[in-house]
Amino acid sequence: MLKKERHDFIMRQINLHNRVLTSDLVQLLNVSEDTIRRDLQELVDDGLLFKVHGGALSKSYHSSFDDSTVYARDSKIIIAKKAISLIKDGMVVLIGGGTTIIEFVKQLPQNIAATFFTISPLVAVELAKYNNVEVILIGGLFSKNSQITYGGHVISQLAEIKADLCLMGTSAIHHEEGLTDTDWEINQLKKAMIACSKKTAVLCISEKLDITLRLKVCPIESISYLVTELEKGHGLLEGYRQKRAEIL
Amino acid sequence: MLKKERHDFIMRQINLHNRVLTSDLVQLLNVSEDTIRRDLQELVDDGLLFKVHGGALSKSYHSSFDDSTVYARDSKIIIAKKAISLIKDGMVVLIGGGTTIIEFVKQLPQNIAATFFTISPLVAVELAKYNNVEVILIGGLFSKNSQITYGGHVISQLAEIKADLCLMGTSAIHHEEGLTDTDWEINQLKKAMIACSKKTAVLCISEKLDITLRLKVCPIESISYLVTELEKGHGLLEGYRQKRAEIL
DNA sequence: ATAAAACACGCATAATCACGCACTTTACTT
DNA sequence: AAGTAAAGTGCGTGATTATGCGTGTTTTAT
Repeated sequence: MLKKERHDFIMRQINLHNRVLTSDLVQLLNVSEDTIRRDLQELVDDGLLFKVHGGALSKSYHSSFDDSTVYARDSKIIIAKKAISLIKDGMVVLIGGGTTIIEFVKQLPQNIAATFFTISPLVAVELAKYNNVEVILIGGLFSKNSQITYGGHVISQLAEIKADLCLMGTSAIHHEEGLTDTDWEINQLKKAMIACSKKTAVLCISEKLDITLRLKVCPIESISYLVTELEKGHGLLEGYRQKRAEIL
Repeated sequence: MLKKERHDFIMRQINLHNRVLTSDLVQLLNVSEDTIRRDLQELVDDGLLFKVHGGALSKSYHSSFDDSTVYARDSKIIIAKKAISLIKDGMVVLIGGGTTIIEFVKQLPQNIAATFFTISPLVAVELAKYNNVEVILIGGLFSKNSQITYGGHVISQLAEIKADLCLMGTSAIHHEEGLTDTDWEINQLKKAMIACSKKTAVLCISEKLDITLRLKVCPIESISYLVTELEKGHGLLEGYRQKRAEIL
């Protein structure tokens, strides 16, 4: 069989099943592994597919998300790195949505081993890239604005969960008023999330500190960890340092 | 034998088999390799075929190969446009995952008004862009491979739904064997999806026609609509036309 | 931590190719 | 009819390409 014919065959398989295994191709085409690897490499060079350990994936299936346009991305990465230390192997983690959280998920070490419950499809997709992670997506009505599931169905499912840790972003946090928000549904949701977790960590960039919005989610005492991009001793954190929450 | 005769012979072989090997032609025509190479080169110069190491391929074969990703996308867009007619305002639609389905969702008219249940986070995110659409994401274990939710929890939730229409892609469809798949969980899932919908539409590119995989999802009789990029009267659809399914 | 699988790299080999040259055939001129 | 230019063909030689194997490394799974 000619090389081009093999390439064609491989691309057909890719378009059909979105992925191919090197070992399968070796059998189907009756050539050595090296030849298949070389074929795959050439197709990669032509930009026709995406190579991974064990085979190759369709290009269209895996090129969907844009990294660059996230606001205050650097700060969020700093926050993410700090927050990683909160996750221990085997933990059951309940995790929210929002850009800060997504950045956190992207920064997780590749070998992380834990169970994640999430209400955010985007977080679920990111988490799925980790082999030792089990992802449970909590279903329900899907919010167009915040890209998370919400509503009674979500809350009743949350009630059945007992998580070791809850990670969430926030619109506002204040050292006296605690966590607040503007949206009634999200408010309810966050309450439920906090209620079903032993500990709660809030990840937020410093510009959301000392802001109060209309609806109260919980007092500052309900928060176990506060993670910002600031140094532990930064002045802005003074008011929070006196509370129970640990500051990272 | 004259040069012209050899050229004709070569072109006949090309049209017959889509390919020729230099070595075969040497034997068949009883001339030296050089002569064959020169012949092939002249045919290439005339734009009649495409030369590769070891022989030559038909021009059409090559063109259907090099832009295969674009080709597949075009097909999927054609499929999407056809399938849109199945959605009526106010319908409750159950929709699966996969690239064909995602392309379908992207093609929906902006003013579409319906309720969508889905097991695919990516589909949910796309659907959320339509103002008059209500999206319910069915939660459960999240599959790393297929980027959909699956497992018992999903299936039990599906059992509570009664949808007007179910839209799904497929890995394989055969006019005798019906819908088949390779993955046990996805198999179960699809069965459940079909069971809870009044009608089922299968969206698939023609390359997936007449393929049978290991696990049976349902007989062809369970499918209400078959949507491919082919014309209604295309020969490949003959076997399906005799079944109950309506072909779009 | 460990073993198995998948991988990358260099090398050897065989097939395929390109090019120059010589020889033959063809076709055209005188 | 003979001469001649042009085209066609085959062969030798060295270059290029394709492939498989061995070895050691990386990745993955347990």
